[in-house]
Amino acid sequence: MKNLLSVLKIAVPDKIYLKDPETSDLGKRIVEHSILLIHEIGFDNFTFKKLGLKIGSNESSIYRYFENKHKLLLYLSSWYWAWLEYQLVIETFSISVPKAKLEKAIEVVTKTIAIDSDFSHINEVILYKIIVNESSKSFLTKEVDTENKEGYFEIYKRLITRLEKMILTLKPNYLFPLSLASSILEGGLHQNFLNEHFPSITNCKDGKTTTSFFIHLVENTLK
Amino acid sequence: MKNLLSVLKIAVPDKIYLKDPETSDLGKRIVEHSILLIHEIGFDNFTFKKLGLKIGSNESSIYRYFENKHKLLLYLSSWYWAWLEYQLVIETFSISVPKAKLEKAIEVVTKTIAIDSDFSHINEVILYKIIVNESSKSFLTKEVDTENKEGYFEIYKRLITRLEKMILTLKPNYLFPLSLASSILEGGLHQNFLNEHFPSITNCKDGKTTTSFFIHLVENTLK
DNA sequence: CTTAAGTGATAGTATTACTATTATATTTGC
DNA sequence: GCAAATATAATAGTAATACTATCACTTAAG
Repeated sequence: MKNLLSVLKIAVPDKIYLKDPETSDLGKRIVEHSILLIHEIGFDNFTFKKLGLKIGSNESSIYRYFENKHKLLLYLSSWYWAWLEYQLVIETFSISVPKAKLEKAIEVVTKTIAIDSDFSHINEVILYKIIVNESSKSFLTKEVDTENKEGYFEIYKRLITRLEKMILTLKPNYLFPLSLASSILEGGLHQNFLNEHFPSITNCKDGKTTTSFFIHLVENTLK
Repeated sequence: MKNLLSVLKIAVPDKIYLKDPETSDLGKRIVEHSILLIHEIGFDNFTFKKLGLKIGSNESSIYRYFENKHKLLLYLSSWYWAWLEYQLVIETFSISVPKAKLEKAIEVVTKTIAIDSDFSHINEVILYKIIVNESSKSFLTKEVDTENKEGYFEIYKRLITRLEKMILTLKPNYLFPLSLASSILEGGLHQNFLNEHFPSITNCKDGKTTTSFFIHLVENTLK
């Protein structure tokens, strides 16, 4: 998997950025350190000025890559979803039994990312934490509908339809495959958020994983 | 229900505000119109200055009620959860059959609020839309842990433990009652968000309600 | 060797998110 | 009915944010 990724590039909708950060050293440093800085101080307190300071570069240079910090968050989110889609496809590709396939898929999309695959400048463990704590802000805006039309959420939606297909393969007459898929994806993030900040209202802790919660949930729902 | 609420007051943790907005005409106008203005321009674009302009009052006067707009959002969220808890208790109180009780509870917490109960200056239909579109921002912050310790999320957590109890009554040996409860509550909001902004990844539309999705999900999970 | 592209430095603007002060209006207690 | 306390309004001011614009410098490509 590592080897395969070294010849592939995670593709993010190109309207999200002004200049592709993958095409230069500065661009990569912007992405790499924005992840670290957002994790450190939170997205709300994050500014391009602070990032510039951190990477020893100028605020104005960062603006040449991303219009604003919201676009940067969209970039990071899209990158994560594309990366996750890749994991999903690879890990479920060879499984033909529908139930086992869906089970593996649930595992891939709900597990806590704890190991950095280390194939790029992007630290996936830290990025995952940003996704858990900040990614909702990428669509909880007044501009969500126009941005959706611009295609900024395509990868996320494609990931959900991939799950939908697996659900329908297992139970073709199920009425809510999309809702179940979106619940698994967002619900997985949310349970991991609760585990970190509100442990009193989740059972996904102490050996009982978010994955096992959702596998049990989905299997009974589709029985 | 209307009559009962006219003698009751929705209780919000008093650390959230500097001065209880319920105790004055200006306070009520702040709350009433903040809901309308946040709905109109979105929480991110909302400022106390704009609100002051809208209610013909001064920015500095609003600061005497709430430290900042984040605290105001916490207030609105808490108010909504308290209101919903009240609905939940009233509507399920007289039901003794565990399954029917839980079903009613799911209905109460997942349905789209479309009728303003009209017992106060607060428009619940618009407030519900704010909860769907903005409430996550009340806990997706770097300060969530300290604010949690301050008790700002007590009502929300209590609501979830109420659902948990109903789940456990129906199936005492179920391993994930809290996670299921929190998934119903947040998931319900999320499906209604998708219905509004990303209809291509939800089935909760065209007569198929969010409520029916969750009732089916929960009943099969607890079977 | 010239040009274009990328980056850095500096300056400037409008807005935000407040704080402080003072003035005025209203309510309440005696 | 008046003084005192309280609530609100008006104004000013500050530091930070979220940019935009301009110009200088470096480097890489033709």
